[in-house]
Amino acid sequence: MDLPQKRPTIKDIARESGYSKTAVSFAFNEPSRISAKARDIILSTADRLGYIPDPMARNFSLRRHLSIGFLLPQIIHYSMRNPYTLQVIQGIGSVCQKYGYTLTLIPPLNESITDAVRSAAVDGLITMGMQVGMDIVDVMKTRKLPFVTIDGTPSEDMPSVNIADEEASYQIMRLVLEKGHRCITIISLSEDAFESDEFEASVPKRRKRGYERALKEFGLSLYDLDGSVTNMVSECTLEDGKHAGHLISKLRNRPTCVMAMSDIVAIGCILYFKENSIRVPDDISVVGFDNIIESQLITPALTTVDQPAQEKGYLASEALFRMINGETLGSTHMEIPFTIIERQSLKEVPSSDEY
Amino acid sequence: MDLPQKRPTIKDIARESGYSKTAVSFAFNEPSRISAKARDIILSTADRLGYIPDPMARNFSLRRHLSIGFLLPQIIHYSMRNPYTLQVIQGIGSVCQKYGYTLTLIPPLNESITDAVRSAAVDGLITMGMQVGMDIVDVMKTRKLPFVTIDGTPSEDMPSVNIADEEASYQIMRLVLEKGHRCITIISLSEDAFESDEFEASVPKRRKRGYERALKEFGLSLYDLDGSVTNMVSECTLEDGKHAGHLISKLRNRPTCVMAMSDIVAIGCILYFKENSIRVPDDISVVGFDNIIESQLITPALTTVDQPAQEKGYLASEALFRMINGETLGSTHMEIPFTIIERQSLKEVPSSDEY
DNA sequence: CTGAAAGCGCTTACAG
DNA sequence: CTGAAAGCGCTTACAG
Repeated sequence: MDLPQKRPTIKDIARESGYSKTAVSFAFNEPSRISAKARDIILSTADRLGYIPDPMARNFSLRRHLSIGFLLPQIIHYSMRNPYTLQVIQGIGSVCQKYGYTLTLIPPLNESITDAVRSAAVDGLITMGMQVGMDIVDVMKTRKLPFVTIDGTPSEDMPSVNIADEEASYQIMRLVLEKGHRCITIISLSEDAFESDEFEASVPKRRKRGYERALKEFGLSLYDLDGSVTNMVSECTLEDGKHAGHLISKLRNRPTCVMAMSDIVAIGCILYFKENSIRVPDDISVVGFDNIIESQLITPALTTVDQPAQEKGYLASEALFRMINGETLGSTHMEIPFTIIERQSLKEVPSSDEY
Repeated sequence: MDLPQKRPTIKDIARESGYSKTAVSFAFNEPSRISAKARDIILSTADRLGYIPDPMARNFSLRRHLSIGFLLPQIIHYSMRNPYTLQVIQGIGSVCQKYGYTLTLIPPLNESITDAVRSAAVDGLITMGMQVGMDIVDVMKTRKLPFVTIDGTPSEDMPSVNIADEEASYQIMRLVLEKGHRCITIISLSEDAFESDEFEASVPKRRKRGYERALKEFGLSLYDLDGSVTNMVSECTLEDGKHAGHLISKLRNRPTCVMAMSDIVAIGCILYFKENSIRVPDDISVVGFDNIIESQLITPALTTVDQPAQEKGYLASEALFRMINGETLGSTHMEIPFTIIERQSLKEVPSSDEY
């Protein structure tokens, strides 16, 4: 009956049904434009031959992809283990579903993010940590591909979604200092694939400014040489958090508080400390950033900054869809509120001021 | 200089550079086939006009998408909150990255999974919980779209990746019974979008058979009327787990052990119990299934079945890529080992046999 | 090394 | 209501 060859095309259905390609196309997309009889014959012919219109050809003809892309900030393996990123994706995904779009996760292509963007088959992109002046920005502009960046540099020609990172960091650092801590280790986010030293407004840098401001009010500095404030960097994974915990436990001048820029890292630290009989918060306090769900699961529950990751994804993709539909954005820079969440992992200590 | 109109096409570069479209195409894809001079002129013209070859047109011409799809088993919002699913996606994603493919997350299209599959712009699909005889299977076959299913029905013409669900369930249930528990509440997975009563080999059903076998050995049954074994169903979310915990706490004949088919649900229960001063495992034991990372974070740590979710995604997508490349699969049905993980959430109780 | 032309499988303005 | 034909932007077998 039907040869197991290749998929039938619109041409086959036209020939077999006795109608034109135009009619076949209408039967599937605008049935009202042809007679009921034509529709029936065409549809049953299609059914008989196993014809399903080729989505690629259709999209190509219609000049659209019906998909938006999410540029993974790290290799896919890391990105998918980062609950914060996952929450962002969740927000984006909900919006995609609402508009009948798919969500394409785009990993760097043979190490190259730029190449990945050049060949991304999507109608728009959500990126994380995008800075003005990066190569990818040029590629997106050249391709006239609409995009929105989350946790990137607010800039006129680059729609972005952020919290007030500097202020949030200032507040959490103040909280720690008010609890009496004077010996603190900061675990910074590694500047990810998108970032480099030349960009002044990256999230880690903005946060450091917030820390610095709070520290200064207490007569301390990020760059103290007496070792009361130490700096570390870590990947955004549980494993790296544990590793950081290990390094901290070996510090000659062990801090009374660890301040991580990411909850998952903070949790890794707590896990390491617990496994090595360092009591949290009695021996050492730990605070995080993000307020991922796991922050409530861990004992002691984590003191952290709540930033609505899902909401970020939500806002960013709603804005992106507006751009895709040719609408103009009300405000190109969207800022979402954050909240300081006090739980049990941060403890008051006798301030060294009191000695 | 360059009008802010629309994107230049290969035709524009050909005209502007004085070469043919063929030459332009070669300049980008097979530079060795044209002279160095031609290449330079063409590439610099492209650069000047801001030309980046249209990925859609290229893919269309090459009859490929360079993307594989993951059919979300639940609405995107739920799927992305299910750590087990996320681990599967992670495994798939790593393989995609390795082959230079993107990963398209496909939510049901206006409620219809079938429509979503009809129009999915991908070279192959990974599905979860696919059963023989489902509509989607027909669509995929009609489209001649290669696919692999995870946690579906092992079947000749449907490559699948599974653990031995029945045996795993048998073992974990036996463990619970050996610890003396005789009053047990089972929280089953809801049969998701893909499944329905007509399919006998779904994962929840296979697991129930395992439970039943173990129970029978202890003179009990899934369908006991004396209420010693009760059944519940829940969505695979933390919230639903909490809700289940609530319902269980209200049971007139409160069980000594809760057996959830998913860790996230088990953790939800534990959270609810803790919040309501029901001690785990002293007042009630809880066991899960999956061994997600969170199972180690929660206190008490969860006794559960370890199934390598990432490995499932990994195997499934490696098989899919083989199919996409026209290779034949060694074995169409892949089974991965599981492990019973004993932690603190399951406690020994005096068996009612001893009364 | 180079280019004219056919082809990928649809959509749709246009004419009948 | 119906269909011939142009067009979407590439690739590539073929001839020169």
